[in-house]
Amino acid sequence: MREDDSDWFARWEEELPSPEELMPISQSLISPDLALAFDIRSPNHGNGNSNQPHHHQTTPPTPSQLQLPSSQANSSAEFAADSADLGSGAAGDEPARTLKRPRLVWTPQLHKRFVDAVAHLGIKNAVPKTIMQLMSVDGLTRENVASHLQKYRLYLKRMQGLSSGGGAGSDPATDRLFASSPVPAHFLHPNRVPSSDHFMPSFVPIATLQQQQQMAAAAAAAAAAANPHLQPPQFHRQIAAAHFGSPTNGGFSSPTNGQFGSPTSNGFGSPTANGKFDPSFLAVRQTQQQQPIHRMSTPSLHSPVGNYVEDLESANANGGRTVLTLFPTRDD
DNA sequence: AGTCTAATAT
DNA sequence: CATATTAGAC
Repeated sequence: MREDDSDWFARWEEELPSPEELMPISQSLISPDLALAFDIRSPNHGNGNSNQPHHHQTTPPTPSQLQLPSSQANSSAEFAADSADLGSGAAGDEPARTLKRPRLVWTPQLHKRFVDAVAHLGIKNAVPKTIMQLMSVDGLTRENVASHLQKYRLYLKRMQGLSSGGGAGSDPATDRLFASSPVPAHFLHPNRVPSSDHFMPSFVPIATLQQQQQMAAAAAAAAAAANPHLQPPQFHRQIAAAHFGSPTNGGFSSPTNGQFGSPTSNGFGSPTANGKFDPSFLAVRQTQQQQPIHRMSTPSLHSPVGNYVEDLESANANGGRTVLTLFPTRDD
């Protein structure tokens, strides 16, 4: 009896893994990208007993022991993601799916697109998801739109109150963005319904928003943005397209449209009437260089042509916070 | 179950 | 302050 006990104990003790062996295992419990996302540093930093098997060449690296090739040097490898598949969520095994995307900057152009989308959909259908689809801006997420829509509604409300009550002037920098694109009349008058959908602007299916920040690209883009007058707008496009478009092309082969046909099945609030808008103009996300087929929006409003080149640039706002922006070629 | 919106956090 | 994120309603 007792002998048996000591026996198993001896064996148990003998088979206990050494600390060095434990380390890699416990590390593997936390996937590298997860650790990255949580800003967890390797425990081997600053300890003399480094678990890193420097010269353990006796055994070939087993899959469980695979250590990242210096996953992050230490400084600027936060986003190693060069593949921008965020929205899709497919075709990307890179340890970059958990990373937080850079902050989106709503440029006048992007906002214009937003407004147009809302205008086309009508207030009723103008919900984040639909808007997002209509805008068909690559990399734009539903919450981006939702957040912006929230602010925009606030703005509209304020505008209504202002126009009717005759209040004081308000032009904080906040409103500049919204003021930059014309607010469709019916936005301010919920009563009136834009019975005529036909006067809607046509969309340019350019999807050029991307979500990664390559320093080189940013630098180049920034340089281009710095002197827009020197370079034709298309120049920007080329930069972005060349840098962002190509490498990640495999992600968007399947368009995400075509859900508008079914009136009731989609969960839109009103089962009575639906499908007012033409799916035909629904822009499909693609990252290809489309030739200049831009028509512009609003019918009789001024058409400040020339600024529809939407491009993306990542810049550092403050303290190394990286933001994603489509650069404005000009005010609208 | 998935989406929208209001509120709150960064 | 402009967005992001969360929480709760729908």
